[in-house]
Amino acid sequence: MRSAGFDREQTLEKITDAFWEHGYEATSIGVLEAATGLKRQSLYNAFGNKDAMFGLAVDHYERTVSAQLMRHLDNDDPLTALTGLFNAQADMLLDPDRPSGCLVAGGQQELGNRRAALGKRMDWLILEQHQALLVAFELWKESGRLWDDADPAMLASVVMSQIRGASIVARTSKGRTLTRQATQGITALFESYLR
Amino acid sequence: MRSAGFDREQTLEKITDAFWEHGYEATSIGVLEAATGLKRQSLYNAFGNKDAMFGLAVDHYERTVSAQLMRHLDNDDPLTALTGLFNAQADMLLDPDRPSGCLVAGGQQELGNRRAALGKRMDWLILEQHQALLVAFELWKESGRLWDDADPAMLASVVMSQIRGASIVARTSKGRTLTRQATQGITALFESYLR
DNA sequence: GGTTTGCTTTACCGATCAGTCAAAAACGAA
DNA sequence: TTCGTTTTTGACTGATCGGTAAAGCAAACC
Repeated sequence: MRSAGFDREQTLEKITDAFWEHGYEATSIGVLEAATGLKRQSLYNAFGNKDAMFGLAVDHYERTVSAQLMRHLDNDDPLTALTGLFNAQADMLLDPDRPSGCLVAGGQQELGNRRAALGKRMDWLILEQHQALLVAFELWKESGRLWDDADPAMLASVVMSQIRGASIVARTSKGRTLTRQATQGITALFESYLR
Repeated sequence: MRSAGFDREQTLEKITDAFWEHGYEATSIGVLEAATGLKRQSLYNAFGNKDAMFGLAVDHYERTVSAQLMRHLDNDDPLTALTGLFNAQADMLLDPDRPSGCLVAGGQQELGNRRAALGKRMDWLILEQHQALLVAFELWKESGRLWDDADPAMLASVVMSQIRGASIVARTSKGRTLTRQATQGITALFESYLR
């Protein structure tokens, strides 16, 4: 036996960042070689083919990024929770040490219509996020923190849509300004709705 | 002289639909040949190279799709205008006769970070939309239809973000349901904000 | 220390990409 | 009909794609 000359988790993070930054198609194996410092065969040995690498990147993203954001929903107060969620996402999107935008939003846009296997995986992740939002709004409604006629499904969908939109806007040239403004805006709207 | 054997505008629409459906990279010249029924040399003769074709597609999209949506902002009443805008976008996104999602949102995500020329063109289109929203909110504020402390820039940004988000959500597996719900949701939020 | 195991390196494969060239075919004008 | 021009057609180029095969080599075990 001979042990691998690299740290798997660390390499996976570099792969994730590469896909995150450039998307699926534009991230060739050559790009991954440059990003990780490994040769192609080492990548194939360790992670399988390109589809598998992307799948592992999505998993890694979900564990390290998405889960962190969704944790804000645990708060009892809906406005605190949502404000925390939106601000945390904006912080993440505008962090200069990370790729811009969102791996899943980009992947969904790029692969949703034509790569069945990869598309399904991201669909599943997105529906999971939506489900978490739905449950949160239902709990808030049960505990009397929402109006009686509030529709949790509707509110969960608008939050979901806003989160996706911010991911796209953040990649625009004026992304930094616009993303912050959008975060303030959606917060203000929910403030008036929940008051 | 010999006249071309195809209708330029009609061909441009097919090119636009192809880029709209599959994105930039995944739309090879071969795909465009199949979509238009023309051979590659005819395409190059008529429209230049692939980048130029994409640029023309974005222009065509802006003329036929984006402009139609933005027309809703002309209404004096902000809630009527925004409800009309969001519903019209949902109708468009869910029209089975059109490609799903949004050409510009997809292009921005795919090309924003790495194709300077094409990215700039879409940046410009997006900023133009943002500017139209900003002007609309400023006019509504001047005519006393918004609160005195309302921030037009903030409101324009959140609408922009919502529109982009809906474009992404519409490409998801549950897109039809979620997009409608998101439209209802953002409408409800603005209702309570403007009331 | 020799052997074996498996990671690493290098070279290569067929397919596909955007873009080009030159011959062939079709049209308009004479 | 004939000529000239432009479109159309099909073959081709060099580059790059994802993926693979077979060496080369370093480490662990006996």
